Amino acid sequence: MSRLRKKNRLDILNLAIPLFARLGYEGLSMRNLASKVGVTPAALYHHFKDKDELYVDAVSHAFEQKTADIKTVMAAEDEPMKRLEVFVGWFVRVLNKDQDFQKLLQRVMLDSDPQRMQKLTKTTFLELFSAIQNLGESFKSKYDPHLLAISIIGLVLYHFETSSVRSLLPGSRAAHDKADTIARHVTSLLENGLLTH
Amino acid sequence: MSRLRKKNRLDILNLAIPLFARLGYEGLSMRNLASKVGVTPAALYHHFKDKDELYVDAVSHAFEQKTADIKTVMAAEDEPMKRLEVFVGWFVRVLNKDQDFQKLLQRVMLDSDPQRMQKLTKTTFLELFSAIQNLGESFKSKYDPHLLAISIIGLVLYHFETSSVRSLLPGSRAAHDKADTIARHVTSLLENGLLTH
DNA sequence: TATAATTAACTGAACGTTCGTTTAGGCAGG
DNA sequence: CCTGCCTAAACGAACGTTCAGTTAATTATA
Repeated sequence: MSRLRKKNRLDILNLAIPLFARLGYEGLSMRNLASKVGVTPAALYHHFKDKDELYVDAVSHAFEQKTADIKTVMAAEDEPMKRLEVFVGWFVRVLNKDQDFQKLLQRVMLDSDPQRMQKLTKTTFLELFSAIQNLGESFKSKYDPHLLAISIIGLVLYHFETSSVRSLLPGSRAAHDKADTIARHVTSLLENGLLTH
Repeated sequence: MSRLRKKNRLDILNLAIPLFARLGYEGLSMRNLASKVGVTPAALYHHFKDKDELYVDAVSHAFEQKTADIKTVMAAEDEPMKRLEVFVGWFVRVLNKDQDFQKLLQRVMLDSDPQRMQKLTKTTFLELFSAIQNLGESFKSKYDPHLLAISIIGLVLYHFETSSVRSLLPGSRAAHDKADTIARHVTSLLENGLLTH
């Protein structure tokens, strides 16, 4: 962050996102963030009411940034399996490129404040989830659409949530961190299941 | 916690587990824990070197407590699909009964300290993971054993990781929180996939 | 066009509180 | 009398936040 230019809300948020992701809400202090931005702690309170507002805005901004394009891309395709491949491919690529975003998502799910959670769910998560649920329904399968949507998301996300532990477990190989490998595995497993006839 | 009996390590750990799960490492202070135990903060330092040791011991103890029986149960069955059903059923039931345990697992994955992570992985996670990986291999499918193990675990776990958000999303029903519903959904999806022939 | 008024962005210092941890000493049971 | 378990009190550091005042840029006025 340049010491010359004045900082605005967005500059602060873009610096706060990876820090909140790595350290968590309690783990990132206003002093630490301020020093990274290059200002005094008091300056943060000129842009945000309090730490809570800064956190919610950071998560919202990160999510909107990442999911801006996928919704229109998914709407374009109409063949169910093709749409699934497009979504899984996009999701895997996003998580693979930006580990901080994945960690932020994981932290939000652990948030102990129900009000914060409700706010973030309604304003930022709902739209994308509905699109995935709609994708699940298009398969006209026997599965409950809600549970199927969660399964699809979890199946992709969990490979990244465990990335730091996985490398210490048996059977781990370098290829498992590649986006293509994970995408192909997830797509194939979702498509065919374990009993490939 | 009785005020009469003397407290030992295990009493403290069993009180610390749900608190660490709900509040996180930074979120739970030694003073808060001490007051719940019914002792002075200094008393905790009689049983544990520092907060870090207390946390690691709490996670280890929680994990060993929960996974004590499943390993032998799984080894008894030999038909792959039956073993999968046994594992999924057990895992779903454990997570459903004890939400704190699930949250603790999730927090461990977010731990920013690599040394803590490594210690916990080798001493507590490795054995159960190997058993699941072995289960995946028994299907003699085309899938990579390591990736398949992660997929199976994630597919179950994610339904619980999202439980507090899920209820705010469309398509949510009360049945989705029942252990049987989730177990049946996951087993069936793993078995057959989306394209049920 | 020069100058005054207004505003946004920020600093330096401090507030009360809570944090992890240490130290010295007390007290009961073997 | 010793050892295990504990208390009371305090340490310095870090926490979120506030407040009075300063600087720099923008806008309005003459």
